[in-house]
Amino acid sequence: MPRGLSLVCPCPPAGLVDVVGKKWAVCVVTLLGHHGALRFAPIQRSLPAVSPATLTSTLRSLEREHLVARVRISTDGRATGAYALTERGEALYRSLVPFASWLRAA
Amino acid sequence: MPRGLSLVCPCPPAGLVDVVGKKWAVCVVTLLGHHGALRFAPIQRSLPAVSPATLTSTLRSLEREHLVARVRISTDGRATGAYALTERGEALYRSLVPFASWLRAA
DNA sequence: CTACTCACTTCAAAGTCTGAAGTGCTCTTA
DNA sequence: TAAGAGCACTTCAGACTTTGAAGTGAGTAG
Repeated sequence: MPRGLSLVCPCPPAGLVDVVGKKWAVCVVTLLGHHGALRFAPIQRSLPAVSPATLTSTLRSLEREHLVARVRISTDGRATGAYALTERGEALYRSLVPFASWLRAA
Repeated sequence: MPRGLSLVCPCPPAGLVDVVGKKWAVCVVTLLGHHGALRFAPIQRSLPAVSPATLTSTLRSLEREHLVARVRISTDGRATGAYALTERGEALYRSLVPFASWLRAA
């Protein structure tokens, strides 16, 4: 390779590195992709090593990037809704499926 | 959904969360997958936002998990080698290809 | 010889994550 | 209807990670 030359950066745009770079973001998207809309508590139970503070912050980042949105679950009269993937989030989830299988298999 | 029940955890085993959870690990693996073996400096130039300290720490984690290894480049008599994906690292890279395209397209 | 690149290391400051605790609210069950 | 459980967080201190700038010693090109 010629010296001093820079390669193409394979990194996502600034806004996304900070979301996808979050330790649990990929897990949350995978979880919602598998199970559909979920409330806070079930997400928390499925990711035993995440603290509620971190989970809140992860969910807010994902909302800011329009990857997840809050939805109301019809079978439930609660004030706050559940979290579901948006269209954009679904696309991300589909791209993550092979990665998620590798992780589980590894 | 029944209350109080926990879902399957979609998370990788403990050792891997801490590697893949590193902010730049996925970028480094993608970069090495695209370009083959690379030295420290070109990797650093391709990931402009990473500091050398963080890059060193990321590479060490990836080595510890046997995802990258140091190799000697024949065209170069330097003491330290370049970094290349292992077999395991290649498998990870293949699983990351759709994710990487989504990130670039997003 | 001199200047440059390489592959790091060091340091302080900023940011992120953990783990435990606590808050106010909404259900369910007796 | 009152007690208790679960929900969706928030707060806090301490630990860990990343940044950004600077510096180091060894190798290489002119």
